[in-house]
Amino acid sequence: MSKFRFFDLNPEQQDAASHEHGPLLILAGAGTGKTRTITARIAWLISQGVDPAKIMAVTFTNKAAREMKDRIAGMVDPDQAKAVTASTFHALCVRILRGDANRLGYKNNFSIFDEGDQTGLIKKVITRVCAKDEKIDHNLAKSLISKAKNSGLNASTDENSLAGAVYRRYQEELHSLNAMDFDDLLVQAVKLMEEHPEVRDKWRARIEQLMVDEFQDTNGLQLRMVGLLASGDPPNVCVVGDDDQSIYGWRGADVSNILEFERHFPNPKVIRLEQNYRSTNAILGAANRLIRNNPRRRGKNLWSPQQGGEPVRIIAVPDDRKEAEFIVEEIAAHRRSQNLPWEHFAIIYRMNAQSRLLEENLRKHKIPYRLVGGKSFFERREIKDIMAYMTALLNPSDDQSLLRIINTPPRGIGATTVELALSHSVEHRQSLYEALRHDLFLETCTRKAADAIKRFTDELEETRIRVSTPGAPIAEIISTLIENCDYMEDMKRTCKTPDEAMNREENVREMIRALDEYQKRSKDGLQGYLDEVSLDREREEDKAETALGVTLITMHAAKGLEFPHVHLIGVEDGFLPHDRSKAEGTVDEERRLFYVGITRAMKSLIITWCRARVKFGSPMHCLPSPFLQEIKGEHVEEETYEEIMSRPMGEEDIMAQFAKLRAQLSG
DNA sequence: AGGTGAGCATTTTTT
DNA sequence: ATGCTCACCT
Repeated sequence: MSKFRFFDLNPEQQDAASHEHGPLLILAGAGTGKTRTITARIAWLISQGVDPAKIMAVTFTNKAAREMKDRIAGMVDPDQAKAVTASTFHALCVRILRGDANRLGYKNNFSIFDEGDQTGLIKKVITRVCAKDEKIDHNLAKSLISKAKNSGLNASTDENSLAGAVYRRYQEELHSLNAMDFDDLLVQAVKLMEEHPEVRDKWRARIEQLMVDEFQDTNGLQLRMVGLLASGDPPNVCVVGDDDQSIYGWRGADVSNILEFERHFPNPKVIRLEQNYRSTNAILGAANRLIRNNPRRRGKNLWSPQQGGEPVRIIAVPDDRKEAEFIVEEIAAHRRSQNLPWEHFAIIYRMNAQSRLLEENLRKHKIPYRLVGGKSFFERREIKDIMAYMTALLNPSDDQSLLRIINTPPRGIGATTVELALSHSVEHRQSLYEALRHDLFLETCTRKAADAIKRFTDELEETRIRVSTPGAPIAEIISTLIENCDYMEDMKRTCKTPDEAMNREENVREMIRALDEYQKRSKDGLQGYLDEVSLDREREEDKAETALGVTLITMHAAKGLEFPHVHLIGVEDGFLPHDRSKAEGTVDEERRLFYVGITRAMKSLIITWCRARVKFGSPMHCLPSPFLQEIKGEHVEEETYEEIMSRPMGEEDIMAQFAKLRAQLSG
């Protein structure tokens, strides 16, 4: 290891990067160069002769996986970098399951149900299982099911309860559709490896060094998976995380995985990364003072050699409208006086709903902004349609996909016919598709309906054969399928504006184009492409890195990001420790959430709270978050809106006033 | 089918 | 205030 370049790592980072065998726990505080360290470790392992193809890095997001691969590519030989696997938990599970799901009674061509598909199926199950007067809320059922799955295979299904009945029925339905939801991918992959050690061993043999990023966000199943995949004795597993940034408990993440790492992987080497390369000491001081109020933590103190910096400001403002106005003007003045790009500013809040007032004010001032998150990008009808066509081709048992496309576009197979087919399929214990191909069924239909069905299924059959021919031009074939049924025309017909039609059409074309490119770079065909699309819903805001401006983002979504100048808004009691989390007893997690927010800031941090705000339509009195008491100390200033407004104006403020006037005149 | 209105709850969302 | 769901209507 003498000759290895350590890429400017500090001593602790070097220690972590050059650990060779056995469990390693890297406690990496915010901004301490975590990614740099693990990628350097990968480079180091390769330099020590570890086969890059036997290094596996598991992340939570595709973005993180891509970033890691990119960073590695900058450190080692390109071929070696390409051989390293960086994958999300879910994508890895799909790879495992595509090989051997048949051992669990699924077919290897199972469909992946996204949240929308899942909700649809749960709703259907509820109408079947529940009496009219005691319907269980489908959102509740969904979260119950998810919790049950994530907490482990043996979780009781509540034999007698209604929720238990819904769960069991839902699972049966999924199975008969040959489909898995996101949680199932984990459940089934773990089950597969636990019940079939030879499958586990096959994967273990391919993994000599296993790394897990954001370990504080793992749930029980993911922990088990790590245990199954790690090879060596003691296992060569390196996990990286920060217990203080565990903010996904409500989604099933279990902090005890990282807190009690030693229990799962005895005698690990534990390394703390505490030197922070991101923030001023003013900001770190506030963060440290806050987080030390949490019980049950490994304990860590972020420090930085750079001195104080701008004080952290806590500002009380009269109400949420004034808050939004104030912040936007503050940003405008700040960026004007120091000639900064808008991208240096972020406004971070607890709830998406809080973005609205900010957006209004930013628009009024003609300030560019990008809103991260929200739900608007998710469900694009046309994309789901095309995916349903592809899914139905690959997995004919998937009634849901088939139902989606059977009369989209309208092809003369109406609701009545579908109902008939469905009951026929239930009676004969077939899939819907089998029923449609069944002469016995076709005879019960009208001549017209039977013809329509025949045309439809024949086309699917033919396409399936063409697609499964090795080397076939898949994108072209799918494109033809869609052309032939006039999908586009029908889709455009149902659009309200020509603009919308254009947009959707472009989405479909993009989808086909992406399929074509996928085929060029991969041998996994249509199935592989569908998996990728299902598990990697590229969010537009990530893709469009060119459209920049002030960032509006929730604290959750901000984890892992950094901004020179940060505003944390709406830091009020009942809002930041959210009332709901107080009731649920998860205030610690709220404190960590605030900690995440604070540690996003590099140079300046301004925290505001409102004395009143409009809640549920009516104005309510508010108190400051109790967390604000905790961060007070050196380099933290408290002010009020009134004090700031009554201060004599400096030149900058005058300029800002002009800017405001100008904006008002033109807006 | 697809649109309209009453009724209702109202955090966060990597896959 | 607002957005979403479900039931009912055209």
